[in-house]
Amino acid sequence: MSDLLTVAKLAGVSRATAARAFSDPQLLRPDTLEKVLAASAQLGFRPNHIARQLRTQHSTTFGVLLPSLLNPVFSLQLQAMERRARDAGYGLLVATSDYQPEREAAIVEHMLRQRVAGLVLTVADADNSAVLPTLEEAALPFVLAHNVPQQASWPAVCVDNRAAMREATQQLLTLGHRQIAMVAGPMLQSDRARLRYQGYCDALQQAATPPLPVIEMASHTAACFDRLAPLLQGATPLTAVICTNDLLAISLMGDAARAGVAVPQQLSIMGFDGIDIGTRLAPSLASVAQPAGELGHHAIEMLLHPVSRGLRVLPHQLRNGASIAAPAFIATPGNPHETA
Amino acid sequence: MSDLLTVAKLAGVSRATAARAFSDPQLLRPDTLEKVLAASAQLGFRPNHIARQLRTQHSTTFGVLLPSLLNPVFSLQLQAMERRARDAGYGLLVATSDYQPEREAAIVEHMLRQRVAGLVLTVADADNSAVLPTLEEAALPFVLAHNVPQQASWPAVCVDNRAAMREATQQLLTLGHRQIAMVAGPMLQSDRARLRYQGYCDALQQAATPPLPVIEMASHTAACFDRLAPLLQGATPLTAVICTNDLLAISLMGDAARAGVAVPQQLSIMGFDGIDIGTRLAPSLASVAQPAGELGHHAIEMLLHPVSRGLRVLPHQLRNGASIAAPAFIATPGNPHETA
DNA sequence: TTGTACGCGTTATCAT
DNA sequence: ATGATAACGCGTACAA
Repeated sequence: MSDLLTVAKLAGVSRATAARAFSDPQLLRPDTLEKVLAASAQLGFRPNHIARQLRTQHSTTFGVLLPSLLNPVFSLQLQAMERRARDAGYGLLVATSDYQPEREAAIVEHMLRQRVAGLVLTVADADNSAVLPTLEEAALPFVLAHNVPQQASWPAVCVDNRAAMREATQQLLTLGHRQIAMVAGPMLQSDRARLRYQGYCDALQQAATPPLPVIEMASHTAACFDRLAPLLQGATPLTAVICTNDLLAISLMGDAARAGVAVPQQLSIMGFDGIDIGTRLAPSLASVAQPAGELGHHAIEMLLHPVSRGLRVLPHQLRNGASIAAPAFIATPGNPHETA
Repeated sequence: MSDLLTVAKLAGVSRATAARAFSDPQLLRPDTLEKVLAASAQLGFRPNHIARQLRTQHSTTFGVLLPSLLNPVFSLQLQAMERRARDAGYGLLVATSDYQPEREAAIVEHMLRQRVAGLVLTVADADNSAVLPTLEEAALPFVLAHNVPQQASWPAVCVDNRAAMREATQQLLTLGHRQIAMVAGPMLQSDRARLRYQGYCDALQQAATPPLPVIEMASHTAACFDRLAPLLQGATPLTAVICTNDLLAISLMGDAARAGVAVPQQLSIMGFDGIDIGTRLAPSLASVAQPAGELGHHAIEMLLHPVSRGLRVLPHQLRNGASIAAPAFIATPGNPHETA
């Protein structure tokens, strides 16, 4: 690919003049500008952003480190980030870590060597992550997404996971449920998982109901109903579960139907994230909606405007759905919802 | 951030030696290598990939241009591409076009200026795309994903959309359906939409059944049941629909249930893509599964190994599901599947 | 094995 | 308004 010097020669000007045609066109006389543009068009010249970045010491690429793209929450967020970044003239270098710290470290190292202008990242555990101090040492501007740093005060954009899960659990309690379990994917050591379980416990303790241990699934994207089935039997059967993401909840709804367990009559199922598809199902999925697009938008915004960095907590929203109802077989005074 | 010269000084070697410690370590004596590494660690030095790229004229970043990330087919493909690329030491610059040619052009221009080493892209219509000749002129290696160029012979990896849709339609015909409609998102002018409709027509004509016009929805991610409801009435009601992607199908399943239309008894619904979540639903979604991960893997592979470029057609797979069954109210000789 | 010196394509400074 | 030139950080022929 041709360079500025070649363009300059063809246009009969100096390289500096040719350069100005792209970096500061209004500095040139209209006719010389046109000469340069004609020459560059003829040669198929395109400014080399790599050379520009080396010279100006300023990149127009942001890095993005996400755990996965299989959860629509992340892909929606990514799409929003890409739009916002592109509108500001930035591109996005994207990588996924699958929550593995080694991968997180390798990716961050790659981003640093690429000299990205900033990094939006979601790590397993913000308070025990090796990469955040690394980023700070390297003076690379970054914004945590979803993570909620408790100890350190890293810039972050998130929802109040604890309150969100508390409210969701309260909603189930209000419906009359007392045997409510929380279903989670792997990575219980993640900061969000901890906060959500705390929120779950908050609500139950407030209702003087003992919390149950987390039911941990092997996958983030699909639950295993066999883990749940035994708990639906016995003297105190589970009447409601709340999942830490919607994919788990949706797969449970399907499995329950296949197992002959009626949702919501026999088992109420609630999700977390509020992905779009949940609203399309029958029964529709009750969930805690996170503003994933907004979250992405804000993350990029915080990189673009350094002054705006800090902790930004976005509002979540309880989304009702037909996947939850009052428990059957249990007469709630004034609310007789028994089905059998 | 410090540079090689600083490292060299601290290590007591020349800048070239320091450089070799990173570009070609085995050229150095073990003790000098160690000296350099110690110095660079002390300074927090990281090789500048931008400078390296300018010098070597070789990038380790691939560009990726996708229509959207809201369809799991694309996000799964992207995740697979990222893994494969990273294993080879490459990063991914990701952008989405929403099928808009202007956005496609702007993104390609951006990628060219960034001097990416190659580009994986999905365009609206490969045979009428302005960007592909641009890429060829610029001599940027690229691979089309999903697109099926008919006229030109661009490198591409895809499934046989026409055959896939023909087989899916045939399956519905075999079940006894005669009133089968195809439901599509916007962008009917896309190459894949055309091919899939052709496949649909192929199957119907082979069965001496007149094809119906495409039912076009306003969104790629959710169908509008109101467009369908009228066609379920009358003398020749629709008994089956096949959607051009699973999200449309899933939303139709939910809407049908809410409208009191039994799936599959009154209406069989089939999808296309084979996204994972379809298998979790009740009823499970019958679909034509595309190997999205494999497709992404191959696309990167084709960029990494120029000799392997060309047209690569991946196998699709008919996935059965509980969302389709023999039509009710219609006696198929030897197959009396009536429910009423 | 290590050092010297040039150039990758651009922008910024200074001069004209 | 335009031109000459240095510098961004690095890889690599070539020399030692």
